[in-house]
Amino acid sequence: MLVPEFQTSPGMRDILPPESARWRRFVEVFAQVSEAAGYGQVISPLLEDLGVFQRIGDATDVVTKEMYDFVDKGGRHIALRPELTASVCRAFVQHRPLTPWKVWYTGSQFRYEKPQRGRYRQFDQVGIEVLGADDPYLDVEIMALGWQFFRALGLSQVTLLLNSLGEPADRARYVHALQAYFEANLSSLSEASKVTLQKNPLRVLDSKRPEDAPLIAAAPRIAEFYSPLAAAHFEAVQAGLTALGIPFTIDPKLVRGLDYYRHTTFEYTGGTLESAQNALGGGGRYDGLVESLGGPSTPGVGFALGLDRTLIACDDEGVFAPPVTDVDVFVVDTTGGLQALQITDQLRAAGISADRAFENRSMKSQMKVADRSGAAWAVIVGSNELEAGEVVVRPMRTGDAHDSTQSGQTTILRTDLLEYLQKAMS
RNA sequence: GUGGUCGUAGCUCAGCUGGUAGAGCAUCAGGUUGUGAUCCUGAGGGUCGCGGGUUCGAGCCCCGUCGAUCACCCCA
Repeated sequence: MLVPEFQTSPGMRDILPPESARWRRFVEVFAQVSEAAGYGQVISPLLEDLGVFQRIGDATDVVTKEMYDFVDKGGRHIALRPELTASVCRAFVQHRPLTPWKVWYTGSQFRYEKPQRGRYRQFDQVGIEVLGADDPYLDVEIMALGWQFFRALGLSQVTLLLNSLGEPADRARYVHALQAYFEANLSSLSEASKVTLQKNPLRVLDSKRPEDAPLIAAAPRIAEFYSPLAAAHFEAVQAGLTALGIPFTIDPKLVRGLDYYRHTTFEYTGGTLESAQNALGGGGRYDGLVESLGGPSTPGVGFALGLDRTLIACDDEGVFAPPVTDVDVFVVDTTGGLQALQITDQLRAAGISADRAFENRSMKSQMKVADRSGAAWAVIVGSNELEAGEVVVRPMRTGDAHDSTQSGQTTILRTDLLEYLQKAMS
C-alpha cells in the first residue's frame, strides 16, 4: 500500500460524505428542537484563556491532564476548549445578557486522551444551557428537550439516569462521609481507587473494577445528606418528569465528571450494548460556575450530547441514516461537454439540482453514472440533438427502470427544457 | 497513562507447519452501428502499516515503532 506522508493526528478524523451530511442533519434537528423552545445559538471561540477552564475544577482529568494548552505569540496562556459549558458561562459574564439566558450550541472540543471508539481527541457535541433561573422545572425542561431530540432522531432505547448532588454544603458533607467510609475500608479498595480517593472521593463511586463493587454498593448514599431545600428540588424534578411521562432511573452513584455540578445531575445512556462509551451525554445544574468566573451569583443548568456516541446509538438501533442527497437531473452530453456545462448551469439557477459527467466519456459510461447519481431524469445531448437544437429527456426511475430501450423518453426542443422539467417535477 | 487484540489491493477478507501474494465487491474498458440492471470478457490497482532482526529465503517467527480497537482510567 502506498503510505501517505500525512495522516490525521491520533484521535482526529475526517468526516466524509455521506456521513458529513448526517452530521449536518443531526445539528439541524437539534437546532429545531432547541429553537422551538426559545433557545438561541451561541457561537464561541475554540480558544479561551486557560483560566476559564481551570475554574471547572482541579479534581478532573479534563482540566489537569487532558487540555491542549499553549502560550501564544502575545504571551497569553490559552487552551483549546475541552468543553463548552465554561465558555458559555464566560460569554455570559462578558456580555451580561438578560436572564434567563437560554442558549444552544454545537462545536468541536479537544481533550488529550487515549482514543477509542466513541472517544476522540477532537469530538463534537451539541448542547443547551440556561443561566439565571433555578426553577426545578427548568431542569425538567432541559431533560425533556434532550428526550425530544432523541425521539426526533428515532432513538427509542435511551435511558435517563438521574441523581441529585444536593447543595454545595450537602455535597461537602457527603464527600466527607464518603471519604471516611472508604478510608475505614481502605484494605478492600483497589489500588487505583485509593488514588482516586485522594483526588475526588465521589469518583470512587464510578469505579468499574469488580473488586470495588461490594464496597461501593454498601457506601453511604447521597440522599441521606440532602438539606430540606435540596430534597424539595429533587422531588420537584422527579414530579415534573413524571408529569411529562418521561421515564427515569435514579442512580445514586451518578456523579458527573466535572465537579461544578450541584443539585440535579443526569445522563442519557444508549440502550444497546453496555460499552464503556455508552454515555450519550449528560448534564446538570451548576449554580456556582458563573460566580467562579467572576460574574454575579447565577444559577445554571444544561447538558451536552456527543455526536459520535449518539450516532453510534443510531446505528445500533438502525435509525437516522445518512440523508439521501440525490440530484434531480443528470445531464449526459457526448458532444464534448459544453452543452452539459450550459444545461446544468441553467437548471441549477432555476433551483433544479443537476449533475453531469466530465472527460467526455462514452454514452454508456455516462448513463451508468447517471444511474448511480440517483437522478430522476436524464437529459441527453448527442450530436443529432445538438444539430437539431433538441434534447432527450429520459425518466430514470419509472417502471422498468433499467430497460435499455428508448421507450418512455421524449425528444423536445432545447428551449423548452426548463419548462418541461419544471412541469414534470411538480 | 496501563494492559490485551489486531494492521494484506479503494472496501470486506483468504493466505496450511516461513519459499518473493489471491478472492469477492468496487473502479475502468469492451460485448458491432448513440442509452442505466443482470450476464459474459478483459484491464488497472498491493514493495503484505513502518523500521530493524533471525533465516539460503518472511505476509507468516522475534524486537521496536505508528495506528486502530477492547478493558481500566477518564468522560461525551
